[in-house]
This record gives sequence, C-alpha cells and structure tokens, in this order.
Amino acid sequence: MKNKIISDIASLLNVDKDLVKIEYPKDRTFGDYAIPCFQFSKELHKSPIEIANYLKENLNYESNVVNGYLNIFMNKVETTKSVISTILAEKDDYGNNSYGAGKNIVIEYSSPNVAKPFGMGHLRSTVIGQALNNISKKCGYNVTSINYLGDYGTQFGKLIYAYKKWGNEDALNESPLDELKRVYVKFHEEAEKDPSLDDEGRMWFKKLEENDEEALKYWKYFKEVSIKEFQKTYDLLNINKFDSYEGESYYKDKMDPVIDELESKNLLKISEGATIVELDGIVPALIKRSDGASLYITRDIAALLDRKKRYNFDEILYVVGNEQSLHFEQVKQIINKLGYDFSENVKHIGFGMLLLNGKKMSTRHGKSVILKDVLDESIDLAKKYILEKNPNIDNINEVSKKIGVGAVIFNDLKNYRINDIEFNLEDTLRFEGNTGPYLQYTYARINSLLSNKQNIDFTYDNIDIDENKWNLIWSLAKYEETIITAKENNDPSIIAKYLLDLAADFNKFYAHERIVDDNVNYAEFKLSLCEAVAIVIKNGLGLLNIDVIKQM
RNA sequence: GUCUCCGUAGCUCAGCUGGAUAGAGCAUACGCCUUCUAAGCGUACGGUCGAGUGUUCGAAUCACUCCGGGGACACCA
Repeated sequence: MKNKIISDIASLLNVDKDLVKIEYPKDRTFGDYAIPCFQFSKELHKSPIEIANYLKENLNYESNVVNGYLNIFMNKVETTKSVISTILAEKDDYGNNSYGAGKNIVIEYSSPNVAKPFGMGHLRSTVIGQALNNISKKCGYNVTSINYLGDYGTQFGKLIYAYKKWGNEDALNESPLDELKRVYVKFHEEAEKDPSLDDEGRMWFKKLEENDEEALKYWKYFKEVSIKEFQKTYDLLNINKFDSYEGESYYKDKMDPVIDELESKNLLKISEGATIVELDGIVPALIKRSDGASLYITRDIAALLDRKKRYNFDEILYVVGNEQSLHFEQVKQIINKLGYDFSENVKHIGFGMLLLNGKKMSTRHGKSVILKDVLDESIDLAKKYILEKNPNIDNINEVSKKIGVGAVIFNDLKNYRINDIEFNLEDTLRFEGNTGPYLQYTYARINSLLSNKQNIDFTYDNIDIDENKWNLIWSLAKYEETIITAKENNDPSIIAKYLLDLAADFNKFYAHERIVDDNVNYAEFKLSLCEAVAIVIKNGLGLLNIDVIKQM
C-alpha cells in the first residue's frame, strides 16, 4: 500500500520516487498516512498547499490537506477485513517476510567465559543476540548462531597454575565453577603482592598453546564442566542450542596462516618487541606479543576469515559491548588491508553496560553477579507478586518463571541497545507500565475473553469501526514493517516499543466498551479482533524470546 | 591528551535517514469495577529538547564549537 501511494504520487507529479516521503502523522486523527509536500515546492515552483490540493484532487484516495501535508485515510472496513483475516489465517507466521530471503547471516552472541560463572556481563549479548536471531529468521535469513566461548587466553594459564597450587579436587567435583572462581580470585590477590605469578600464568598458557599434555588435560576438564553449567542458564532463557560452540581455542592452529598472510602483504611491523599492524587514523593493532604469544585480535581475524569461507555470509553480526568498538574497527581495517571486500558486512552490534546503582557490574576480584542467581531471584519475586494478585492461580511455578525471566529480558530489550541500563529488579518486575508483565497481562486478559468466541462467520454490515478500534487495527497492520525496521537497525527495542503501543491500544479499546456484546455478529467481530491482537503479541514477544501466559 | 558514545518532564526513557501544537511509563493529586482479569483505563501537574553558532522553507533530529558524563586507547578479552 505504501509503495503504491508513493508510485502514484511520483507519476502524478512526475518526480523521482525517492523524493516522495510517506510517514505516519504525529496525531493519529490527522490521517493514516501523511505526505509532506514541502520538498516538491522547489522542483515544481508551486506552494506545498497547492501541490497537496492538486494531489487530493487527482488521487483516488480519501484525503485532506492540512499545513502543507496531504493526509490519506484508509478504507477502514476493507483494511480491517484484510488485516484480521490475514492474521487469523497466518497466526505464528504473520509478519514473515522476504527481506533477507536467500541471504546468509552469521550472528555471534552470548560468548561466556569458560571456567567462570555465567555472569550478568553476558546477559545483554545473550538476549540481544537471541532476539536478532529470531528477527532475522522471521525476515527469511538463513541464520547461523555462534557461541564464541571464551575458552582460550592467558587466564587459562593463570587458572591452571592457580588450580595446581591452591585447588581442591573434592570442591571441584562438588561445585566446579565455584572452586575455579575461588582459585582464580586467589590468584589475583596473590599476584598483587607477587607480580612474578603473572609470569607463571603466562608460562602455563604458552604450554597450552604448545599442546602440553598436562595443561591440555586441565583445560579440557575446565571447559567440559563449564558448558554443562551454562546450559542451566540457557534453559531458563529458552535458548536451546547454538549452531556452533567453536570458541577461541578452535582457532589455535589457524592463526599462523593469517600471520603469514599479513606478512606476505607487508602489513606487519615490529614495535617495542611486539608485532603490529599499523592502521589509518586509529591506534595500531597488536598481532603478537613480544613473547610471541597470540592475542585476541589475531584469533578474531582468523575466525572471521574462516567463517566467511565456511558460511559464505552476506552479513555477520557481533553482539559485543560498546567498549569493544575500537577492536572491531581494527578488525575491519585489517580485513580491508588484506584485500577482502566484505568489511562493510561485518557489523559490531554494540550495547551499553548494565549498571548496578550507577556502577558497572564487575567481574574482577570475585564481585561478579551471576546471571542464574538474578533470574532465580526474579522468579521468586514474580511469584510473590503474582500470589498477591491471584492466590488461587494454577501452575504458579511455570507462570512465575515465565514472568520473572520475561521481565528481565524485556527490561534489557525495551531501550535502544547502545544506552547503558540501570539494573533494578524491583523496577524490572513492576507490574504496571512499560514492562514485560504488562504485555503478558494483556495477553492473558485477551485469552480469557476468547473463551466466548464461537468461531462462526461474521459480516461487516453495521459494524462501527470507531477511533479506538481503528487505532488498534492500524497498529496490527504495521507489524511486518516494524520487524523489517528492527532488522535494518539490528535493534530489538523497535519491536518491544511496538508491542507496548499495541498493548496500550488494546487496553484502551477494552476499557471503553464491552467486547462480549449482545449482538452475536458484533461480538464475533470484536473477539476476532482480540484474537488477532493476541496472535501478534505472542508472535512479537516470541521474537524477543519471551513466553506468553494464558492465565495469570 | 586522542577517538568514540551519551546529555529530552522530578526519575527511567521514546522521538533522531530534518517536517504539523515535543510523547510514554514511574512518582504526585483526583476519578472509573452490581457486567468480559483494576497487573487496567482516564484527568491534572510537569519541558530554555546541556549551551551556542551555522545549514534549511522548516532543527530535539544535520554540521561545527563549547560544557557535562561514560567508554576505549600496546603486549587482557
């Protein structure tokens, strides 16, 4: 429809299609679409009002002219028929589109560190990445999800040394991650007093790189127990599996060819004993330490080239915190300098930090906040609130899990991802206002209405589509383009905001008239509208990886 | 110091590929359940869009400068 209006106007005015802008009026009573006519003035040498009036006279749409805008009104009955019948027919498939059809997209996200607790620091990457995964699939992309586990690096040298020195096997068997965390924290405390420990750690990492048997044995064990532990958190978040769990270690033997390639293209320089690549406008990238050991960026380049070969992606998303933006700039420049042409399809999907009382949630010195603990706490709090509202509820454990976890996810996704967010469990779980529970409540309310639906054919004769209903229907009609906008911006918050608006439209409609009407035909129409809303809320929350609840 | 992100109502934030009187939620005050879940709906209160200059028919939105805050910046990832 949008495209048809644009081409109609472009051909009528004989201007380029790109010059025609179509937007939604600020005030919904102005119209359904608005075409500002100011930009045509220059080219056509007429006033915007004249042009708008000319369009009104010559286009076959119901419209009016205000302040240089042409406001277009849709045929309410026809649009309503089409929207409701489409949604009820397509259900979970409503909003599926071909924006990314035939394209491969690789998304790297979550990426917790082996041998460390799955901390809050990885929450944002996990939920944003999973949402982008769902959204991309909805847009027709062939998605490959990668959990780039932090299973390699100097910290493993430190950890092996620390475990050998202070570790306790019984404790390790009982609660592996706690014991590993304990010795790791111990290492940092001791290293502050005795810096030579850092050298020991580096030495053990070097052994690991050289496939030393003892080092490898510890490393494998640490990884194994960690992955088992992580899955408990993923289960809570409804994340089944990733297409790949190849972590940094996978690229252990794939870095030398990259270094050779850099060498052969004369990009390497030695500076202060380290091997670097000089870049344009930004600081040089350190490829090898002065002791010859590899660094993060070297692996990332190896991984990127490897993934390009294996997945032949059209686009690759790295869902990693804002603080790494320089790193990804370096990676892209190096790829360019190596002569590859896909660096513009490498996208760093940055996000702000989670703050606790205005401060960063830290992982150093054992102060990390464990994600699973927070989710469990959220579930408990949700349970308490739900029982206050509805003491006789069925399936309290399942409901509080869905609300508690959903609230945490929604809180993370509702704002533009670049911004920092203050994490406050009380606010996150508020059952009023712009929250996950508000959406789940709206869904449950509709669900209870739907028991009155008879699933009979109804007609649109004598059906009054007033302002509240029309706003709701028009919102439903915008779902698909909202998904595409979310993908274009790689920003799940666009969906979250849409759902809040949709729920507000529904609740307004619900508050102002009775749905189960004495007139059976009218009731059936309204219940069909309600069902359509429920389908879209479920569908949209699904994209955010949040479950709905039938009763709460 | 350099680069970068951010600065909108008391608080948390939308709006930012320029467009019509700057919008929500929370908080505060009041109102709406003998009928579908009041976890809802409504009314009121609340803004020099950090400051300034410029570009434009038009700037919260773009450019530049300044102020304030966060982050990154060589052997961590």
